[in-house]
Amino acid sequence: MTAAVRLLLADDEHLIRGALAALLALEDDLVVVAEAASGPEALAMARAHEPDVAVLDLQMPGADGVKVATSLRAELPGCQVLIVTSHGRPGHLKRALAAGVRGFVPKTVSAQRLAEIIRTVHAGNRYVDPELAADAIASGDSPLTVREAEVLELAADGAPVAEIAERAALSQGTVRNYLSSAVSKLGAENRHTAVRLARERGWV
Amino acid sequence: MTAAVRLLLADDEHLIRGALAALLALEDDLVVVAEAASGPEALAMARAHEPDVAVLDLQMPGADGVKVATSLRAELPGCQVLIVTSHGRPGHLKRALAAGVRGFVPKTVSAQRLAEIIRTVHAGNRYVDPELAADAIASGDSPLTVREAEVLELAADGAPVAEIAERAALSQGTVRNYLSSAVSKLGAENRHTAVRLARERGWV
DNA sequence: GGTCCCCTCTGACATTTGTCATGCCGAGTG
DNA sequence: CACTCGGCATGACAAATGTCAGAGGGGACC
Repeated sequence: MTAAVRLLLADDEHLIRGALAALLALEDDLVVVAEAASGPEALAMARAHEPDVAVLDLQMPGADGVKVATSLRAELPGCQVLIVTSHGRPGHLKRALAAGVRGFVPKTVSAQRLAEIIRTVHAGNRYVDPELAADAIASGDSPLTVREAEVLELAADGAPVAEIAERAALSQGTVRNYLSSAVSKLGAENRHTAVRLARERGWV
Repeated sequence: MTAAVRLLLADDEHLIRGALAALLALEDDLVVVAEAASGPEALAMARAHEPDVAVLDLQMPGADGVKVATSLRAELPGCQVLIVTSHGRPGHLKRALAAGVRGFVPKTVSAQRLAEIIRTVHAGNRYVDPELAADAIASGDSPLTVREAEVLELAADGAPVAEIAERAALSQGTVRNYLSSAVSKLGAENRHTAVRLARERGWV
């Protein structure tokens, strides 16, 4: 038999991380060599321990799973990345795949399944949860231009047009035009529902 | 030695729930007698198995932890409720305590600590995470009147005043007045940041 | 080179919000 | 009983936002 698969586990919830580590340790071909509670910590741990597979939570303090995955692919090409998440938005999946992530699963899977998927990913194959994949295909690509998305993001926390314009170094009129076109493209009634829709689809 | 503490575990994430069950099972004075993935299911399971302690996730499909706790206190007074959550907002803690919940902890605690806390709660004592408690005290009580909070909630998804007015059976002017006073009470710049602030503090 | 599409801007207009003053009613409190 | 406070409303005004037409510049693609 070959050597056990060396794992890095990153999740900011200690309870989850610990429990997961315990469960995966039951599989005798898997061994957890490092744990992390934040994005930067995950990177540091990966550099130090060079795991075969990194199991990353999508939402973590510091840097999210996708950002960590991007850095990881550059620094440790031999390390495959598997992302685990509670809220699987279509856009996240796309960004993750674009970043070279090999697996993407929701936290609703069982530990058994997760172990299998870790093996799949380690073998060099890819695995994406079928339901999330279906959502991603159904929701399609973002119809927003780069600037529209940018402005929409700045509008996300309820900032007035004047502030958005300043932060984006655009004129107020331009900002309103972008917002207007984004709103109509998304079929929303106003900028705020537009923000919500774009969020749900993972386009911002 | 007394009989083991019988537990109900409710969390919509299978991965977490399973892992948690496995870890708690390692403690020989704790036994998981039932698991649930949603609010209603948790209630049904509790009726069927009459656990000593119910460990509930705060955010679950169907009915959240606090709602389940309320029903549980009415139907099974002997069952103590412990709430576990990823996002500990001050208002949630208050509502939980008002609903008769005996324990409230973030998911950042270790399984060891959780086991201890389960014993504490089972013994009839209360336990609230110190940091969450501090937040709750610091953020104080909601300054909003019932109607202000109601209207603010209806405004939460970006609906225009006309729609809020219709749904609340109020005149548009009244809605705007409520929103205006809520915004000024919260020190926000507009209704949308007000919604965000109220959300963060758990007041909606 | 012509034709799109995106980026950027301006100006004007209608609509929606935010704010304020003011009034009436009912419940609770001194 | 008078007073206060919350709920509800109206009307009016100022400010922010949404919508539209138009216009110049720069890439990309055929």
